[in-house]
Amino acid sequence: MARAGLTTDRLVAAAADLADEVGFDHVTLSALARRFGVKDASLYSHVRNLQDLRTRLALLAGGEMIDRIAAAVAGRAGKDALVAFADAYREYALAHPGRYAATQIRIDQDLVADSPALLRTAEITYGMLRAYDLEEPDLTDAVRLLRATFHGYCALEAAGAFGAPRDVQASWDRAIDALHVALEHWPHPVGADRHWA
Amino acid sequence: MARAGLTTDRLVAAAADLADEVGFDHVTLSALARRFGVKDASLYSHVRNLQDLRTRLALLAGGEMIDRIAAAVAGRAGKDALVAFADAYREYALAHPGRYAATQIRIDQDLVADSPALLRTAEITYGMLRAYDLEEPDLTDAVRLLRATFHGYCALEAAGAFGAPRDVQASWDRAIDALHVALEHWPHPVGADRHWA
DNA sequence: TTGCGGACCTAGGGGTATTAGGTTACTGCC
DNA sequence: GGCAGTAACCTAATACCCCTAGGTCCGCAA
Repeated sequence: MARAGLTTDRLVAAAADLADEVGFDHVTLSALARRFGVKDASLYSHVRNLQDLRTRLALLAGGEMIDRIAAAVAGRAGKDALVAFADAYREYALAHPGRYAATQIRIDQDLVADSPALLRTAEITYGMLRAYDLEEPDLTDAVRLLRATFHGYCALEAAGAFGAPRDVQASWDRAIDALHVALEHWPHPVGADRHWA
Repeated sequence: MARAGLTTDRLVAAAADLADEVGFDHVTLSALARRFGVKDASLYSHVRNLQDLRTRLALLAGGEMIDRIAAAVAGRAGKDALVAFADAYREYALAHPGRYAATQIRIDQDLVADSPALLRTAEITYGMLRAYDLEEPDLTDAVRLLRATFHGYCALEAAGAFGAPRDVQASWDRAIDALHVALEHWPHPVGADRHWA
């Protein structure tokens, strides 16, 4: 009987494609097995269980995404870098909705520590902000704001939540402009121990 | 045999509680039936199917949420209103994670049109922005930015994505400050037909 | 050539969604 | 108070899905 030639990597890659086609939470071991012409139970030799598959898919997608972002940001600084980062982020999220959804799942902290992708993401994000000359904790606050906005925007757009006729790409460009403004005029906390001459 | 006294409303309310307890996508007809001491099939007299239940839950949660936000924003304007809106939004999302998740599902457009909650949300959101003196399409762009940031922030926070030791509440306050700044210095599109003296 | 690891299978148990077709409790009307 | 109709709830059955236990047999290496 001809073997399907399953490996963990092929399984995860196929799961990623499946996710983009039918949505992350319709990625099922049965569907994956069907795709390989194999019984469900056969997958358990290569993947511990469904959660394991999802975790691997998340790590794959996270790595792919940060690679694209890194390439886009390379050699840029300031607003250029911000725009490149944001556009690469959104492009990936829209082109690969299933993979992108995978990156949003909660992952076991032990596995996260092993993954270099997360570290790279932090590096690149903080690097992109260097030009704005922020210091901690403002830096962390700014990173959180950017992550939240990027993610929220892509999630809402992918969910079809932007119904108004206004072009979404144009809105997005303006949102990034606005974030750039916010970063340049980063507010000082009210009641902070800053004294003006 | 004593009847459980099911109604659509009681079912949806119980589903909402269940969602907050176990997460929106663990809300199952079986679990709901168990909670009422009833067989799964019995629920189909009150709810068309799982999707119908989810949709009703989403509309319930959306209504609850905008009520809280409206109460918080009432009588405020400018930055005060922005902060009240944002805080009420986040408070609801964190206090009712399952209900909040329900508000993010894609809903049949026909049902959306029937729901007054969505209309009210738009009203209140645009009202809150009145003080910033924006005109279309800037207004729509600003609304999208705010929605995206609020949602992204709450989604990431609820998912435990903010690992840094920095206090999340403080970060949130600064993010709202930053959005206020962005709204006050709303950027004009590059290459726009504005001429400076 | 033979032995062994691993790729894949059969069988089966448990959970969930959904439909079809009962039965029985309640409600209103005479 | 009896009765009919409505609707609340049930049993039974199908179809997926996740996962475990325990084979079988292919292909590579000694």
